[in-house]
Amino acid sequence: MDLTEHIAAIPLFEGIPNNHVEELTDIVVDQTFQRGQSIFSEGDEATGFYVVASGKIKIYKNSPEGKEQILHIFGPGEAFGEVPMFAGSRFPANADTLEQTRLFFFPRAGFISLIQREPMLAMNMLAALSRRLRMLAALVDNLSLKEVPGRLATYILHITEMGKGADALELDISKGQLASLLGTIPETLSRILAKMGSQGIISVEGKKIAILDRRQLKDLAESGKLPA
Amino acid sequence: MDLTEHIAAIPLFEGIPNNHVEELTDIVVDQTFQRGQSIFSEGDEATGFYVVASGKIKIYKNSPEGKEQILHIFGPGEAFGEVPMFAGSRFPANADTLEQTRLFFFPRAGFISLIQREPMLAMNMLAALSRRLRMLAALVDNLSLKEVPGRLATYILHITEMGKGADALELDISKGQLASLLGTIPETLSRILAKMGSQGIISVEGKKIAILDRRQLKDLAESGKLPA
DNA sequence: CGGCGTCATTGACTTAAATCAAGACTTCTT
DNA sequence: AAGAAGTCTTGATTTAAGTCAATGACGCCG
Repeated sequence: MDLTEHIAAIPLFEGIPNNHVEELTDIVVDQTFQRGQSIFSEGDEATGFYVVASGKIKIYKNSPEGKEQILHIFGPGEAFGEVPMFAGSRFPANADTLEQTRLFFFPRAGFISLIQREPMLAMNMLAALSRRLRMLAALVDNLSLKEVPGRLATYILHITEMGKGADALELDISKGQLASLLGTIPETLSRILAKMGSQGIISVEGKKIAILDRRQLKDLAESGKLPA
Repeated sequence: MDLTEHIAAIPLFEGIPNNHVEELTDIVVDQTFQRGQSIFSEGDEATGFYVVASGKIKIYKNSPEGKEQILHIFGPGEAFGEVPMFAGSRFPANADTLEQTRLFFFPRAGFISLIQREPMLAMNMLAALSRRLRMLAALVDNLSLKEVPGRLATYILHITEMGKGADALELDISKGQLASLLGTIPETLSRILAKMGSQGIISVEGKKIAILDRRQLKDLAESGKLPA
């Protein structure tokens, strides 16, 4: 696939006329990163934003003591780092690759100029930011109002509901990263996976999780509590 | 002040030419609510979005057990409820008034039509959503990576830094609401205010809080921990 | 194929904060 | 001004989850 095609296929640019897609192609910078590299850090001055071409990146915050909270994990076709294009000028969080990752970088000036001439692009960007707000609101809800078992149940249901309601899933991130996404630590996650296993709600084998009792899982996700 | 003037003065509509402001005036619905009323609930179908003309509203989530987490409090000039205009169609959280409140409601169709013809409006909306994302990211950071004293310190500093670095502030919400904003409960907040008082960091008298030791407060906000 | 490094699990312990319960203080209302 | 309703504080107790520490499993590279 050539570059223009690849860019035209990005959801954020859906419905954009060809001449404008070509403008994007003219300004894009194509970059590849190894696993575990930093793309940007909280507080860095932003000069543009990114779209994942392939691979996976995490957006996260760190506490001084070293605990990490992942805000979001982005995969192919998803944009990140747009916030400082529209408000403030610095990134509000860190971004690291989780595996070898190819990124499209769009410099600010060219992009802002285009978004003002192309209403469809503005609408797509508004939709993207709105979805992001929904996700963050859900994360706050999980962190503040649910206990870890409830967060895990919510996560499992969310993943499997995307995948056509299947009863099995394979984690595409490490359990340590999952812990960080759920706002906890690996030890706690490990214990809870074990407990939910012994209660017959799920079965866990390495990165494979199978749902044995969807009803209980739903109860957990809603109530936020693991019954004794 | 007449309605058109009032609407033209809303930050979201800054820089919009007069004829377009008049379009907004034509579609706006002016509503007044008593204290404690619900504006919308999570899951409701959205038919438009709101701007606070006067008063104050809270956006919040509820757990089944009745605990509440406030995501945001909006005052005069601020917009809310825009997310379902651009992604999904239902509100992701609840909105209630905190006092008698006058709202401008903008129906979806008319607004979407205008935003596509007025790039300045699109840019302003992108900026508003981006700021919102920043706030929510900060909230996640607080909830997940800081203990309650650290969140409180962050809040106090944030409030006073807006107000020209003054060393005293008067809470404009109840302590119960503040607890909900900080992701805790009134009992815990009360204890922590008392402790910070006895440690000489702040002094508390009803709704008035004075900062006695800004350095310690900053340490707390950064470390997230209250030293024994 | 054997050893090294990352990642995951399990156990004993500590701790921040929630819960339950009672009382005190404010503030509106009539 | 008295009463009622809502709000705040304080105390005793419980609990979820974090910390510290050690061991176990796995995948990778030479």
